[in-house]
Amino acid sequence: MASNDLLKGMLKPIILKLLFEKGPMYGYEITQLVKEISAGEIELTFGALYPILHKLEQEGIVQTESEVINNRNRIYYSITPKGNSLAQEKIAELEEFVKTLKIFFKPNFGLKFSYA
Amino acid sequence: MASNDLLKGMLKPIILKLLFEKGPMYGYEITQLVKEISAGEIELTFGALYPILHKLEQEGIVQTESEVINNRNRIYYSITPKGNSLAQEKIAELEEFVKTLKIFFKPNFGLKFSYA
DNA sequence: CAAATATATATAAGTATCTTATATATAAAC
DNA sequence: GTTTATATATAAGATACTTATATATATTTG
Repeated sequence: MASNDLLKGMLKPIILKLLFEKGPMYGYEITQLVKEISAGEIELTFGALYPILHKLEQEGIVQTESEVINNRNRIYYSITPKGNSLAQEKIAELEEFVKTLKIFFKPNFGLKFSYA
Repeated sequence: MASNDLLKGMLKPIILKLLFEKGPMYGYEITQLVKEISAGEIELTFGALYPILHKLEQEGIVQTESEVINNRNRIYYSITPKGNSLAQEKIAELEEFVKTLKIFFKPNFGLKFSYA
């Protein structure tokens, strides 16, 4: 599994990306999908997930809709119209950042001249 | 510039990667090279850099060699034989993590079936 | 049928990492 | 002569996670 430290700051944009692409999801579903997509590399714990979702809701970036399924409560989260542009921004930032990280693994760091 | 939150946990493996590829470097040099490689996207501040270097030294992963150049002190850091395998491990972890992150930007998250 | 596992949300205490601010000092550029 | 670049250092503060704990139902396994 990925070193936990590497996850810091990634979880929020990852969650926003999932909600953005797939529409309404509930918390447990999000953890499972992250695990599946990352082939077990990323484990999104509940202790991390719910505080993030609650904060996003407080900020008006996501909204909730409760539903009782099989006697269990589910809380679906979806991106609000207001939160849409901010979500896209965060997602773009993450994508850009991943591109930047990749440069560090290119020969000579993608630089034209050697500084060795 | 990249959102600061995204950097958390990345700085240590990035520093190790630079030392591993380029050999001995001094702190200021590291900050400049990170800025150049990332085209200004990643700014490694001194407040982050030096505590990381000092901790790596304490752990025996890097070693130092002082040199006075132009009346200014330079402290060169390099990976110790003992720290070599651990450095490679951390670097491989980061590279693997970047690959995992990329999956989140593939169509349907690289999954064969749609769960929408 | 009992126990374990899966489903589902929630919060609080603790850790670690980084940001920001501050300090010191020399050299070069304008 | 003032600003910018070079060079290292540390302390206070913010924050994002991890770990632990709590609650409750449904399903599977033995």
